[in-house]
Amino acid sequence: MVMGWHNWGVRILVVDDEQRLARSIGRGLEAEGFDVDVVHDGLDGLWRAREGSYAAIVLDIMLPGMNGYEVCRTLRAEDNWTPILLLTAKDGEYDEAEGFELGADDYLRKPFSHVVLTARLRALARRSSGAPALVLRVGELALDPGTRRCTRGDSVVELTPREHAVLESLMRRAPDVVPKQDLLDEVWGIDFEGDPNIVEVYVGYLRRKIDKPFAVNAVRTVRGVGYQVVES
Amino acid sequence: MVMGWHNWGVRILVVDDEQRLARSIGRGLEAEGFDVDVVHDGLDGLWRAREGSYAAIVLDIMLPGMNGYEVCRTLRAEDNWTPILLLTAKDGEYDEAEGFELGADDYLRKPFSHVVLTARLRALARRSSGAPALVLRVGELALDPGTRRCTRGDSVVELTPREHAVLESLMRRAPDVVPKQDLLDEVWGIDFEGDPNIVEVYVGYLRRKIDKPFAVNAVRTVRGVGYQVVES
DNA sequence: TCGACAGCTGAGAGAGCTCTCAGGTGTCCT
DNA sequence: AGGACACCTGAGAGCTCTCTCAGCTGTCGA
Repeated sequence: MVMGWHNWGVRILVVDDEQRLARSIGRGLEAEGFDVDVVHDGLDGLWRAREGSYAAIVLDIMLPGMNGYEVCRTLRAEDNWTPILLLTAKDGEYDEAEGFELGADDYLRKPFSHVVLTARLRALARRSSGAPALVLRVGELALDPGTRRCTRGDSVVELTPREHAVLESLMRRAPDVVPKQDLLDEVWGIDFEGDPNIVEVYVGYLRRKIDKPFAVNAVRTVRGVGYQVVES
Repeated sequence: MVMGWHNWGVRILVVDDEQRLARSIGRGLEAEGFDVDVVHDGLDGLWRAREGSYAAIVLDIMLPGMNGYEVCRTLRAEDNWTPILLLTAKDGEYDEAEGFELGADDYLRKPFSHVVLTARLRALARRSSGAPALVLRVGELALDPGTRRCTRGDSVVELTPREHAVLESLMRRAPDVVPKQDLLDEVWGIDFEGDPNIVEVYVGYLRRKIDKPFAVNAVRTVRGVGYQVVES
């Protein structure tokens, strides 16, 4: 499925005091093969970061103890250049521009999709570790999350960003069945409030593009659970 | 203007037999600070590539001598993993999916915008050299081509992809004046056939976002020539 | 001062993407 | 067999982005 790639031994620090979100991020990154440490307090985060062996840090702005800006500024002042991905609230209570000046490498506005977070984080972690890009493969299906390119056999399949995110979620876990709720969480974010039917709609779009033109179906429905991508 | 960044000594090989296009690519990459070698024949390209000191290779599919696929496949078979960016014609005479399987790291469909090419190429070259990402700065304006984020002073400015490309072209050459035709070539591609007035339209959009809300203008018109970004 | 031309901008068409909704289809259990 | 429920899908609304066009404004030179 995943070729020439491993994240084992790559450590990520997550600093976020929203328990549910932090757990969700942690679980997702562990599923990616990262070693994840989660702390809920700014000062804890700073101490951990100083230990120094993280490939990247996911840092919320709003934190008890010491806020994300200060953690970021302090680390940079100490000449610690571990890549930092800042999480900012959309209400703009804190100033997004500031993070830019403080030495954050990337930032993400809440609420964000899990797929986007891991994509950005992989890019950051790769930058510091120099590991090669990866291509997801399941049978004759191939998906390159970096260049956002998808092929089935000899055909190139054009995907919209949403379609790509859904397929990526499915392929990362193949051949496992991915529950519908997980897709919703990972692609639309844990606080999506629309019609969950959107998952079915997007699976439908995907099938039109990667199944309809071919003899064998790659996307299977597992009734009452979710979907899976199978070898074809 | 550009901080903590240099591409000097980073060599790029361009293999393309369309003279005009190859020259345009070469000029653009040299303006970026890359050392560029251009050859127009597949076999030449292969020999050059074997010399081995390139950070990345831009490789057209359609070539006299030996086509791009074969060059790519041969290099990989020889265990040469220099990052390759394939250029494919949009008419699909050659199969895009094939490049994927042959070990190309990225590919771009013609006609492409110069800004997109250099962005992808920088990503590839950085991957192999491990250099840090860069942020363009002119006065209080900052633009991160990697994360596509723009700020002026303390404000975050949301840009569409086209707007970003225009601003990036301007900022990369700041404080020089960028001729209107250069913007057209770099952002819309050398074979854009629409109304050149599009440049004025997009500069207008940019000004609405990065000048109107502020006291001092960052984008200046140089009548009869083009535009420039100045310190503000 | 006035004409010519460069540049500016508002209006709007067209395309693509996302999401909602409602009605249809299929499956499973009793 | 029939009902309940999961899933599928076509239609279409709303939005953003891109680009065209036409008319306006400002500038420069004669």
